[in-house]
Amino acid sequence: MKKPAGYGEKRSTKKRVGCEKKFTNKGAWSKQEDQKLIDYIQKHGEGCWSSLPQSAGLLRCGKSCRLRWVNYLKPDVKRGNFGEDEEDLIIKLHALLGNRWSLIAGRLPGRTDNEVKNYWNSHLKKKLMRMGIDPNNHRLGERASGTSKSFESKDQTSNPLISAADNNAVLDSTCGSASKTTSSLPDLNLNLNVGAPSVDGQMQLSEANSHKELEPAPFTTLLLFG
DNA sequence: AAGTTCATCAACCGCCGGATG
DNA sequence: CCATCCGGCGGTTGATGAACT
Repeated sequence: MKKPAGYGEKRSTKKRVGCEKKFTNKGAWSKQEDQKLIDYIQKHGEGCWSSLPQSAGLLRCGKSCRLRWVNYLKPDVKRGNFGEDEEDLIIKLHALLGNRWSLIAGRLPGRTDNEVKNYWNSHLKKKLMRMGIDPNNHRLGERASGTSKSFESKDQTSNPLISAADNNAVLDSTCGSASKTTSSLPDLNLNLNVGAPSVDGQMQLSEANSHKELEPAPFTTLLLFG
């Protein structure tokens, strides 16, 4: 269901901590605020988010400005429904990367991590569940636990590949990322030619594996969607 | 028509890691 | 080293409209 323009404008403030108090404006962005942010970034470029609000005359914290720009105002942000190819790609990448939304979004030109994450939570998780696949570990025939709100893969041990591979390596926070990765990651042979519309059109193993605490790839979805 | 539940998604928060002094 | 700042990330919240009763 599509929200009308100006959706959420009356969004009120909830508990607010985090941003400094001098940045009093929170909640939905007004058109004027958007315009200020766009104007400023067009003039000065992205960056220096912490000082941007003051310079741009916005009563927002830098984080909020960055988020608004990246997720909504940036000219190359693609809005609208996800195509089937995009869906497949997200599912495949999620199987490989877990909830690494920024990495996944990086393979989907014009899509933001927030958008991908929302789409996953509202559509793709359910789609996989309907297909009998546990969206947490992409395994067939495993009942996904909990409701749509609560089965994010916080519990890494629920991942069969992690738990099977080396629980100690995962649980021992003193382990370096490299050893952690190699100990919990099977040799996936990830010359992942998944048709990502990225520059080189391929998912590079080095990139995926270089990410710390990479959650390994379950295979069911790869098989189903491959 | 009115009330309730569900689905969506913008925006928030806390945390983390890298850079810098 | 240690402290601080900043940018970025992932998880979560809650306002809203749609669908349902």
